[in-house]
Amino acid sequence: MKKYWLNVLWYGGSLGLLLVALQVFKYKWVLLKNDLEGYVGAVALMFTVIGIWVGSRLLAGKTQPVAAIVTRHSPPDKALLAKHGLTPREYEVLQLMALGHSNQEIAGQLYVSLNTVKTHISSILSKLDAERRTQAVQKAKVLGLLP
Amino acid sequence: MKKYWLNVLWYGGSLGLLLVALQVFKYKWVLLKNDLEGYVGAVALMFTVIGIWVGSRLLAGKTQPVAAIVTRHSPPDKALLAKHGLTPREYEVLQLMALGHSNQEIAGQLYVSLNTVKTHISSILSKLDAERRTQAVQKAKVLGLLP
DNA sequence: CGGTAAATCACCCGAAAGTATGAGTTGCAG
DNA sequence: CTGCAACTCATACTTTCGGGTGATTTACCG
Repeated sequence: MKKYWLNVLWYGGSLGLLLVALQVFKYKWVLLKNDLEGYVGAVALMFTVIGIWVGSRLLAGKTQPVAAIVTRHSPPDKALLAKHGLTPREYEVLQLMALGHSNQEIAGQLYVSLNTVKTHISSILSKLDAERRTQAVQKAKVLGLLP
Repeated sequence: MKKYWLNVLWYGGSLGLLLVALQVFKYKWVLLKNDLEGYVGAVALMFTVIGIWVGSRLLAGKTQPVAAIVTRHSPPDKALLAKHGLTPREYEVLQLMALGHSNQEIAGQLYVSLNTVKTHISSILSKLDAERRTQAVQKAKVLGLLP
């Protein structure tokens, strides 16, 4: 779980930097007007937004939004995936692909780069013996990998 | 959309209560020590946590609609097609598209040129309000146009 | 401690897909 | 006959996909 702590450090560091920025912000603007309430409100609002962002990122891997739902129709059990050598991540991409999302959109939803999505899709196409994403989706449905 | 506003009210109310708590917190403890930095830091930390919580809530709610229940049973009757303005020829192209064929393959199977297929697909995408063929196929299945 | 698989990202390049526009042909209803 | 909708095709252009290759970082297994 090294990566996890790395993330924590990263977020912590970012928050630290933001606190520094807040100090500057405070002395340059707020204290001059002696508006403590406004200042605190701004801080609260800002960090709520930051928190939402951080939260979405931290929970992104754990909640598996799409996976959880499609699961009801077709359980992505490891045995089924293993039959065709699909990794969990590749399966996630496959699901988003089946919903008609572009590579760019998939990258955004999974918080990875466009190139990473392309790599995943390449191996999906290879493993499902398909040449196009539409064909991969069709084959996956026939195989029972997708509802 | 009643539930949505109920959520907003709930979150808003909670935040309001927290702000009140902050006031008490401030006067009873922080300002006595004249520790503005600590106070702001506490606010930032607290609202980051709140943000994470709110973010997870919002995310949890958003993931639901993604559940696109695929409706099977799809008779390609003319009435159904007419609803979305699809012509018979466009429906043929849509079916082949759903099977994962490329534009070139579709052109070959329908004995028309590649450009004609592109034209048909363009209007299909337009009529189904999709931007990609995979999305068009997905929407068509949800609408019951495809099995 | 190595070896391995998974996941991530980058760069290049050609092919496929999609957009926009125009236009010719048919068949049919008014 | 005229207008319209469907079908066809083309040209030019932009964007997206997909293949190929290589690299790094983790996590896990023996």
